[in-house]
Amino acid sequence: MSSPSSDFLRTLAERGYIHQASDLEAIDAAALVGRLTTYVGYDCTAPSLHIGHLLSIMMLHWLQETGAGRPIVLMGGGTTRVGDPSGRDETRRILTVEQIEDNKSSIRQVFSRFIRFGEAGHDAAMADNAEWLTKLNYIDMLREIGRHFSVNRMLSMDSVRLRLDRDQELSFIEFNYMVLQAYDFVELSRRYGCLMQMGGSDQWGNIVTGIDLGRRLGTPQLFALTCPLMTTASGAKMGKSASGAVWLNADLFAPYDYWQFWRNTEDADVGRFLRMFTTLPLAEVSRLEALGGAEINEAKKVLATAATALLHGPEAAAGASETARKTFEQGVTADTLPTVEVPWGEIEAGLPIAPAIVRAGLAASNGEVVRAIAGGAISVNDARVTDRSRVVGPVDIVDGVVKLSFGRKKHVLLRAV
RNA sequence: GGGGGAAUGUCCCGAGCGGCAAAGGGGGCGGACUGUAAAUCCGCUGGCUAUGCCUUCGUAGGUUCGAGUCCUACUUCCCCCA
Repeated sequence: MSSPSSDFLRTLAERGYIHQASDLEAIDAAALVGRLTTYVGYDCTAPSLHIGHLLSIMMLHWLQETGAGRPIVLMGGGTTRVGDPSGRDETRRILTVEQIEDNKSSIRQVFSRFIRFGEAGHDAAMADNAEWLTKLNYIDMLREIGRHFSVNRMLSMDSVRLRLDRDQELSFIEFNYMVLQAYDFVELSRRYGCLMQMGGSDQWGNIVTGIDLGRRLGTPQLFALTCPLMTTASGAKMGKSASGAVWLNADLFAPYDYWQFWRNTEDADVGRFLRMFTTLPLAEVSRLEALGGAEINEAKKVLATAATALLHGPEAAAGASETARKTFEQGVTADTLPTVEVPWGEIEAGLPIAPAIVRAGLAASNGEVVRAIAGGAISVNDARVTDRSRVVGPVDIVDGVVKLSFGRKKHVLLRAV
């Protein structure tokens, strides 16, 4: 299509969120009149979402921000009990209902950072498909929904074919996932007048199946919009860091670490990430992106602070930024670094370096510390440790704390109490 | 139902004549170089109360001074025939 006339689609296009869409012109028209109620579903497989989910959350943010329609966050309390085979080449482990409920309540929190919930106008709504899926009766469901599904068609879906082609197990329960997700779309259309479903590119098949089911069950025409799968410029999947996934919940991944994650973006990704993961004006993004050589570091700091502010709030972002400035640019010990408390008695008696590092959460075992020392990775108060029998004692305490470092980027303060 | 093959370091892939804490990749981490980047080079990538001890090769037994390796049963997966 020619350039979109709605703010929503134009913003999404300019910022690089659009991978595939079912009918851009119709979507554009609905957005223009503010009727584009849209949902994104999130499964409750972990206690927190991670940055892989951020793109779709940002799309909901822009949907609301541009007045295109009402965002609906759908918690997969029901579908998680089944397990989505998309993008998986192994059967998902089946979670207990309790785990799912715990995860659900833990995941919910982050959304209010990005979208405004409430009852008015374009205020967002949160739904949970457990509400209707758990009430389905098998026979009724087969008669009313199942008859609209062609197994021939289902077998041709990417998520299924991948497993079949590789002769990998696909259990019947997983095979049903797309049916449930399709039904969700219809249900949300009926309950909220939802017109569109967004998600990652791997969701395309499931979304389109929902559109199809809607047509057969007489909903208004439904639409699909997907965002690209996030990778770094060097081709690696995004979302992994030193300590595993980059979680959105602060208790699993500290704001400081989150800031650092963005700060360490590859040069080639800076512009793209600024567009997708911050709300900075595009003119500003272009300017930052044009910075060359070492200057691009300024752009990375802006990216880190803006992205962190979106998720954890401006204060946490400023704090992380300041801690980083002190730690890296001044080499000063910032008291806002992650801190672990240790009884004074242990320090007084002398705490061997290996257990101290483990206690600080910087390594998983004494053996790892011993190897790290051999590799020159461990420092106490910025002085490299070369002797594995080094002991952290009272002489190391400066202003009540000892600064322990694993590599140049991971620092923890041990505070004597 | 019959026949054949496979399961290896809990991140993944993968080699492994009866002496194995187990080759080689990838990934990850660390060091050097830089700009807290990329690329490149180097090191590390079971645990411990550590010149030794313990736990690891699908599960359970067995043979052996000694088993990832041989035998038996079981589990799961793949292929061929019906």
